[in-house]
Amino acid sequence: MAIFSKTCEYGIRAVFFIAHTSANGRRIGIKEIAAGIDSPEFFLAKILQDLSRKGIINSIKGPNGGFYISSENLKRPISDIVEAIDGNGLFRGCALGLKQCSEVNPCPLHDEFKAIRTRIYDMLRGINIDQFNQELLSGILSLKK
Amino acid sequence: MAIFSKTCEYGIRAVFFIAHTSANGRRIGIKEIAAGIDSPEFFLAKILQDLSRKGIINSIKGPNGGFYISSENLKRPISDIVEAIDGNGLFRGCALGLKQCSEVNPCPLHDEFKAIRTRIYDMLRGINIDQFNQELLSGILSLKK
DNA sequence: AGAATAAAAGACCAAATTATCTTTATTTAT
DNA sequence: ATAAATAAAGATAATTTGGTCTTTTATTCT
Ligand code: FES
Ligand code: FES
Repeated sequence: MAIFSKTCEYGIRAVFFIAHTSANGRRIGIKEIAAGIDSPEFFLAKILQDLSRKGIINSIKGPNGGFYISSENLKRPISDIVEAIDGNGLFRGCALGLKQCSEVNPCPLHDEFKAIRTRIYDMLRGINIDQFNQELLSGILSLKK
Repeated sequence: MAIFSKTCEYGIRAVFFIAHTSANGRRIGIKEIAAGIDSPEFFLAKILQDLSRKGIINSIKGPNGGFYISSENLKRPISDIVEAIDGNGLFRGCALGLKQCSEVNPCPLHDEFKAIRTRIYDMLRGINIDQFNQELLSGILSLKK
């Protein structure tokens, strides 16, 4: 098992991709994005529609339309994407699937997992969407293969 | 998304349960285990069959049969259970689903995720199956609800 | 106004995961 | 030997996730 769902993986990659290609106010179409992150085009379309509906990314239809990310949205942490897609199970849920993670009725992994969970959340909360534009443009970081 | 699959959640809980109930060499049947960890009986049966085939737990058929865990197996870390069920994706895979996590072609989350991944692995490697028998017996820790 | 462009929405389809039930094989006790 | 107990194995079903294709709506350009 991976830590994120496929949907979330594609979503985050696409958002990074849109951010770094649209840094100058440009918009980018679904085909280019899908090619740029090596994901199935129609599936990604669904994901971006959802993120768009939820206000995490922006889009306009028609010629010269496409996806982009507003300057306010560029400052959002990627935890917002994860929460929008995978929910908060990773941040709040019990590692062993108990209905409710709590100090009152903790599972054996509770103490240790709680610390890790917090660390994951802090990481995602501390990274924002346009933070890697430079490295992505220069090719130091990758979103495909 | 949770960090482990349902199969793995049930599997770990069952293994803890078998460990703490069979500390004195006793065996325990699938019905009792399923009730004890609040899981679907037939589904759990499949999971335990698999863990048994893989040598992580032990079982014998017939009257007074049931599942148990050998003293060598009791010392195994729960990372063994996770690897047997969910594979090593969580320990080795890329957070963003790149085919290969590597320093050569890292995704934007690589550095931070790598540290977290290692921490998860260390946690699972550092906890062994019979480590919580006392707390489970005394009710400080829970495997259900 | 009409054609072209691009995302949104909707209808499917496929595969994997989760779950249930039935039958078989093995062991024990009588 | 037979019956009872118990896990193993097999078959099937439901749900969720992942993926594809078609139609509709909004926008722009001519
Ligand atoms: S109760 Fe399991 S992680 Fe908190
Ligand atoms: S390349 Fe993505 S985590 Fe290593």
